[in-house]
Amino acid sequence: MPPLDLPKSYDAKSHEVDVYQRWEGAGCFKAGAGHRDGKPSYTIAIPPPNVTGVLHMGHALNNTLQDTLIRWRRMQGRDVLWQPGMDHAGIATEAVVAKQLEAEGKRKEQTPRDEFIARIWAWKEQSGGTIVKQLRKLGSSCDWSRERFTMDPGLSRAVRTMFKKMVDADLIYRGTRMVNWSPVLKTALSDDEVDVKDKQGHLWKLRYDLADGSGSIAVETTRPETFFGDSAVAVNPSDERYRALIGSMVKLPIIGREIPIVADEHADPGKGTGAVKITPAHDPNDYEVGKRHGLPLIRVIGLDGAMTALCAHFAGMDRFACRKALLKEFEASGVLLGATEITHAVGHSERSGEPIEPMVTEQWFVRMAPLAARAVAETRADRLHFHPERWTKVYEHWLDNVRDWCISRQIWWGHRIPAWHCASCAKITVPDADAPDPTACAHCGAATVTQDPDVLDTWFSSALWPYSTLGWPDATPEMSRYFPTATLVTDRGIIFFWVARMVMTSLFALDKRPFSDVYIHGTVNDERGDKMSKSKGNGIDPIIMIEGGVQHYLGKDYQCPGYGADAVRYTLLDMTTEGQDLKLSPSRFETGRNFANKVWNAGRFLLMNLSERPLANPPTAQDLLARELGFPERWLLDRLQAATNDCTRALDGWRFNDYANGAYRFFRDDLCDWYVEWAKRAFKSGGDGAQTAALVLWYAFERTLRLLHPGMPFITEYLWQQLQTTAGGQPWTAGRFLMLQAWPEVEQVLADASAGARMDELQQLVIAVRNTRNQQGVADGTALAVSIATPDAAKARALEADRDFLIDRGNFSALAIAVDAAKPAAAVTSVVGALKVHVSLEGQVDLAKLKDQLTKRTQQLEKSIAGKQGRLGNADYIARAPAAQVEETKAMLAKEQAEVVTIRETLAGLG
RNA sequence: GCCCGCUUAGCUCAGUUGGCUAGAGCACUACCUUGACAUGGUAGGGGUCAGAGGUUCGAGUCCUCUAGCGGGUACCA
Repeated sequence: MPPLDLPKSYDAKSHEVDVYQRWEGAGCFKAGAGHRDGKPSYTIAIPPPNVTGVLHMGHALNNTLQDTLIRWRRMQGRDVLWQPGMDHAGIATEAVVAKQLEAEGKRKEQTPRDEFIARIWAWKEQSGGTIVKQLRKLGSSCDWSRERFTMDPGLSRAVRTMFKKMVDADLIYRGTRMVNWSPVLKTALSDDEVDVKDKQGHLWKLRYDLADGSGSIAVETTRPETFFGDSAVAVNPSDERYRALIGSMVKLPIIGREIPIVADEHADPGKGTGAVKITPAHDPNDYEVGKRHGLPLIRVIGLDGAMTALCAHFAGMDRFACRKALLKEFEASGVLLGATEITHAVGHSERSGEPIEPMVTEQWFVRMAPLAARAVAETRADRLHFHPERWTKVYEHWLDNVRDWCISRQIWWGHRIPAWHCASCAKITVPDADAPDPTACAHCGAATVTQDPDVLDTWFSSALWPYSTLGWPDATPEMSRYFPTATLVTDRGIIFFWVARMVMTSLFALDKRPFSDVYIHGTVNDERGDKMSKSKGNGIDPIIMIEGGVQHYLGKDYQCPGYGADAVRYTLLDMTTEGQDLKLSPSRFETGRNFANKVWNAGRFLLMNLSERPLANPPTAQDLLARELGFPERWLLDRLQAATNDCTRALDGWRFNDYANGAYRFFRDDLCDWYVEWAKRAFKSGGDGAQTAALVLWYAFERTLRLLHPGMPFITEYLWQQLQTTAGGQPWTAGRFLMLQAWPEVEQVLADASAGARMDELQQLVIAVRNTRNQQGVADGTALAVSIATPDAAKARALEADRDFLIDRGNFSALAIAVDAAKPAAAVTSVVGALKVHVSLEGQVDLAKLKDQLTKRTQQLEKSIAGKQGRLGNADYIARAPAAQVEETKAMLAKEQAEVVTIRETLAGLG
């Protein structure tokens, strides 16, 4: 054995950085790298991570899937672009810098807007975008030269263009509406940024006295503090209890303001007391009631969540503190008639966590109905596909029910709304996207215009991502080459936020869908099934899994040795089944690490052996066929074709686990366990057989590396480069990379349909003898004499052809094959189909174990035989089942019956 | 309330259009440090496919209902 500088175990850390740099340095990630003539383009626009973000396991999964698709398509010769970039994450990023200011004892409100924005840019340049570096560690083959940021000048221009286009199409309007207000963030939010949670609360029953002193009416509310803003009490017009009261006035407690009792269908006689207080300024339903009855909007809670001056001595108090204090007072004064505990749904700000305050404010909106109609039409017309398909319904349901989208945010970091308000005529000027900022009103000409202070929702710019990154609104070469994109890979959480909005804007502005397929993967959970999150301490850091370190997980410290990116990727692929959620634990990544090590060692074996007998050139299918291939070689090459087909079909069908498994099973079960072991014999004997084995092994292993590459790019690239030294080449030759080699196609000339069944029988014979050896307590290394009794001479002759294979793989000291092969004196007989396998043993034979096994097998077979006999005895089965099916059952039955007969004979012989 | 998903070996999960004796990994048992690999090998043990009905020649797979778990969505009277 020549010295070899490959260590016994694969150490990912010593290769991954180097391999990545070589790829990037050689331009392998660039759009169009490896493109072969005539092949169409394949584009994925990355879901842009937040500039504030760090890589978590969900990103690792998301990007592993994208990279697997991208590398696979690139190897297929497609003109591939994986477009990377980040979004500016308006609220999150602003919060980061606001916190920094606080640490310095300053407040955002006291900082000039320009200065604040400058600070955010400085922060972004210095510490933003960590995640992009981390994506490289994962192996992501994005075209980094095309990295984009939503606040780039080009993308900002796209935003401005879209805004103007939508204003002109009457799809964007400004209006005073009830919106979701976050008192903590002090901005409006869209409906999608509200997290509705079930909360324990109380239904407080309040007594409102009639103004004329003739009695009172009871109302129930979960939010007594809003009573200051009540403008009416509503009752259902059909409600007999209150019919007489409609039109009379009640006098609010404490403040004494008088409000009418109105009739409105909104009041449900079955709910509460049937009479409901109406606070149009602080409740969406009440807002609608208020509009119907012309009730005044009385704002009693301010933008900061504190009670306004209209709230008597509660003015200035926080809304929740006010509730507490108010109830005390109500109780004392007899206004509070009772309380029931209830569970009710309360909207919370997704980002800051506090309960949303419905607030009537002036905001910008996108009119969704016309956009949504077109977006729905795409799936209905089968032009846009979700995988798994069930997400189509979720997408369509949202679009069918969507309300107008509030796009203005009262923050500073983002795209400032390109609209100017005129102080003279109060009209709004929205300039053309490429025009300079207006200095005069487009309506009255006055020079009294000021830009709207608000910025756009971050998702407004994200909605343009698939084309703004390619240069839209300009007709760039990239637009014509890579748009529409092909696939979007994301999770279910942003189907509404992002996927639907991209479809809407793209159809509106470009009359094209932005992508044809949307793959929705599962959510990454911890091993208990809970979603991973920082606050729960159950997150697993992909970078720690790749590079090693201490992982704090579920209250324990897990010492991770560093499994490498390939291991992390492979494990995630292996677990990705049809969009089901993943349950992960740190040790789960051993799956991938172990497999990577196995690949490494197979490569090591090949390199050791082939360095002794190098090939002149990488062998082709024709080179292999030119030689006299033995049966195991033909079988292996046939299996390779099947594996190639399986892997391709799996990726084609978005079945990532089938891809990972298909490659794994061929590699381990067929290539390593059977062929490599067989080839060792050939290598030992040398000569022509060794040369054939070398060719076959080189070919099969090299194809396997190609198949594995999209999932495990680093180790496969490294081994592939090393492999070149054994076929007349050098590693890292300019421009030669595995990642740009062709994805294997099925080579029909190497397929051999008969090989499978033949090998199957041989393997069973070998396993039967190994089993006997194990069962009888004979060491694996002990060669045993075997004789096989066949039912007829033809079978005996057929088996003779595989004598060498059987002897070698079964470790036989001798092999006799004959129709009447007799059982030697001290021997154990097992049964393979209609074959009896006599294994000679020295000394005691454990008959009990043998009998147990044979009896168990008989029972198994009898059950199966009875089932088949029942089926074949059924006239309906014969008449209705497909003929081929019936034939197969008959053949199977005959086989099983033959085996039972043979086992019975054997058992009888044991006495 | 409505919608969706899940329930298969001790654990985590596969099981394409209904059709061989229901599979894999981990864990477990026994044996093996043999010249690619103990991050390994060999051979095993382990499942009335959540429950009940139905369709069918045939159901883990299709339909209905029930139970449990998870997700989404609606509702702050």
